Amino acid sequence: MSHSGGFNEMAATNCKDYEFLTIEPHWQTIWEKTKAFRADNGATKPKYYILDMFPYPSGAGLHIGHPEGYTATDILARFKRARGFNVLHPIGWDAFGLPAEQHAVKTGTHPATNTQNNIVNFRRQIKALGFSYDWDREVDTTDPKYYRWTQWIFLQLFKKGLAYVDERPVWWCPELKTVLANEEVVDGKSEVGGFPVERRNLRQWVLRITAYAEPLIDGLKDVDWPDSTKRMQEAWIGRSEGAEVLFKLENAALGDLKVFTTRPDTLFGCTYMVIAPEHPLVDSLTVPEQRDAVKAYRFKAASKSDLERTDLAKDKSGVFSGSYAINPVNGARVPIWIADYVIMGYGTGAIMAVPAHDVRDHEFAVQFNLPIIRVVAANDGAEELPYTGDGKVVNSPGYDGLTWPEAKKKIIAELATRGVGKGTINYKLRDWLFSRQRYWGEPFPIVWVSEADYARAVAVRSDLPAQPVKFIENGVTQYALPLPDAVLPLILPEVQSYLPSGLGESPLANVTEWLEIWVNIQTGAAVPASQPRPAGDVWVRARRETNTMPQWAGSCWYYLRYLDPQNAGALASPEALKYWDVPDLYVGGAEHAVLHLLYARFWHKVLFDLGVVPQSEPFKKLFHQGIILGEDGVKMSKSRGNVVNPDDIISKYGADSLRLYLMFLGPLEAMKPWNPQGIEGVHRFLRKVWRECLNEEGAINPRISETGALSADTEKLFHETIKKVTENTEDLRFNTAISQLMILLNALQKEPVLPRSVMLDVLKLLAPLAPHITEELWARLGQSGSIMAAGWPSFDAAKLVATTLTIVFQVNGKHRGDVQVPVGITEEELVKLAYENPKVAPHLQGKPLKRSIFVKGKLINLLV
RNA sequence: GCCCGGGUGGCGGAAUGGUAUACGCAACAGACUUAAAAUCUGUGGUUCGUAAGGACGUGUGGGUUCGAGUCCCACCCCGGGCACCA
Repeated sequence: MSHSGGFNEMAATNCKDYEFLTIEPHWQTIWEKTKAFRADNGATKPKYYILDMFPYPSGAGLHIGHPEGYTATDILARFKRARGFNVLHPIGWDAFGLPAEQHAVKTGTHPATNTQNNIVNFRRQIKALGFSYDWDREVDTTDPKYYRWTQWIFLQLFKKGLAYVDERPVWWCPELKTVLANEEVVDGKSEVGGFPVERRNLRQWVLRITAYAEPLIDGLKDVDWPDSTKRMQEAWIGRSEGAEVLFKLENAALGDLKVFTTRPDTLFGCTYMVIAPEHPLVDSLTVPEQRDAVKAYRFKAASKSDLERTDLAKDKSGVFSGSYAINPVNGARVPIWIADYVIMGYGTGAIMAVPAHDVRDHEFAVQFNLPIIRVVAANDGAEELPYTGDGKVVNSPGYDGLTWPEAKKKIIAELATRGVGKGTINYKLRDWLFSRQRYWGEPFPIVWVSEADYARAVAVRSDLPAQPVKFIENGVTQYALPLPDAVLPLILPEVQSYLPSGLGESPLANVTEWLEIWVNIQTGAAVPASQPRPAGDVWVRARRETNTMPQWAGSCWYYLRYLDPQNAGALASPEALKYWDVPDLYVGGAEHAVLHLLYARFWHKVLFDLGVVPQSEPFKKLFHQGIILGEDGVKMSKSRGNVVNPDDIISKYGADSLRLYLMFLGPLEAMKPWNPQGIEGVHRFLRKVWRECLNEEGAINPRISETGALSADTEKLFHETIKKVTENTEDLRFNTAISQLMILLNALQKEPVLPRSVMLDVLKLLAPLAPHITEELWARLGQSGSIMAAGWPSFDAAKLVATTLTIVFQVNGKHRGDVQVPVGITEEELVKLAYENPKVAPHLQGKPLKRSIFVKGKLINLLV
């Protein structure tokens, strides 16, 4: 039995009216039964892969923002299918994460239970919208069959030396009893819950994303993304070119002070230096008489939270160390200050200050009365300082007269020759803090062993990193031993309590039987340490890693799993990776412009370098849908009570109306308010479509004819509509596609006879936007099979050419009238017509015609 | 402060440098109806004028152009991102 044969047996409903509550579930069931949206990995048709950002299945259910983006991609998926593509359009669940864990803490039920309930609800809501997902490819990041490969990718990063542990100050939230990433801290408070946070040192897993800073910038050149998003990623990576310069310290025993500067050309203007309060040389550079002042300043700086530090950003503070350094270009004696406007985490934690040409240095110099020397002259001779614009170098013997970029190049070369400096590139990008002290995340497939046991593992394992990852705890060095790929997935164990240990470790630290083990260093097999040690040298004592991975981990590679979701031997087969390639279009919110999209690109590039994936960038083309605001023009939120629930809209107007309205609201990328009355308009439009096809009894509209023809004007409009809807759909400009269809319907309504073929084409044009009603009407007009299999209408270019057109008369650029003329009319004839036109002629009376401008097919402008 | 995006009727918005306000909502008037709903028809920037018609109109002020919502310059306002990164 053929695929479409099965479909033919499926009948339409027998509704007399547009009863969407009957029609929509009816067709959804048929689609589901026939697996109408299955993507075929073996197809010979051209492929099209269209990807949504998969949702976090929250307890609140689908937010109206989800169906906005999802409707857009669904329309495109259906459009591409109609145009003959093998379309991959999948969905899944980004289901690990903090809210489920907090719910578990509150209720004591397993986060998996709550998560599964939420998924059931999300799935129901998404199906009610008629989205054409291939449900055989659904993924769930919390499924061990899925996170097995998340863990596997982590192991590849680990083996490549891209994962390490480090004790570092991290945000600690006493309320949540957990560590938060920088991006989860907003204005000194936790993003979730809004609780205060503080700094604390903890052992953390960190991914070396900085090793990929350069490729992550370079790759942006090759992708079709919104410019603003590219710029945001560039700014986040923050590449800056400059030089490291060594300043000899006056106290030669202390050696050199290394600074990073982007403007080595201004070295002659350096009048003081600044080191960060955390700089290792602070103590040795502080002279005895300054000791108390420096100590006090350091204490103050350390106790400031980042919030205070940025709040006080306007006021510069600092203290003199009492020591001096020697400027390598002119031997000048330069005082060294300590100030918190220099941060330890960037560059070398020390700067040369050039107050004449740096705004912050200038502010500081004015405040502390330090000298200011101009070394770049403004092109326009302006005297004002600080000056950061272009110009020629002055007061710099050997470089005067050069533009500053020239001087920069020359001075870097000179410093390098003398061995006191070199060109360098710095990035703002920090390594990625990759661990959380939480339960509801992927466990790390890592155990900690002693130095001696690790040495034994080195002898029998070939998959260990070149440099061991180790960590000193209570004076003992622990070594991170990866579990072999073969024992994955490492299943998240059951716990008694979902509360964090409260000491910075996750609830996993309380599961002793799981935590403390004998491990086989060769196979990764484990038995609880409470049991006797199995026989053989390969069994060693180990403690499991208790951190779990952040929510980003699962979302970093899900678009690859869709290609081959059941594969038990690889994250996806090489054939699937090659056939589907990367998504042709990725649609999601701009709030992921930096983090998710940067992290996923990083993993993809690592997988590319490992030969796992065949291309170096994961997302060729990216589009951000805008935010839908509440009726009141403010962002929707529960507390404001302006949230729109898709379920309510569907039960009142139907999914087709909701889809159409979401797309008709305005440009997809725009932020726009919800208008409850606006949906009436598109709903009326759908009812009008229904009435043009079927009469009140539900039988075919008697005006529909096999042989009749449209009037010439409507015929032309019909072909224009095909053209416009096709182009607009391709460009994701659905609002104008819909208005064009409305214009066509208004015209068809006035036609005495409706050719059947025209009505069928209209349904085809509308089908991606409103799939249920068009399936129903397609069947009711006597067509067999799904409208989705019926192809896409094409327009007749000859029909677009009018025989007469309207030419506008302008006199001196002002609109004065218009005239219907045949297509081939000449300029002379039009000028003549203008003088005869009762509306135009008065404006031409008594004034000689100086010139006329004729825009073919549009207008003629007469200058008098 | 820096980097983006945007300001068009009562509202959402449309407009390859060429008739500004398409399409939809809301409003008003009319038709159908015992009535209502539904549906259909029509009106609709401001201002002067009985009208025909004129003047002015896309945040503000300049400019380029035969012609500017659209291009250029300056400014104002709104939204987003970054924020002592040397």
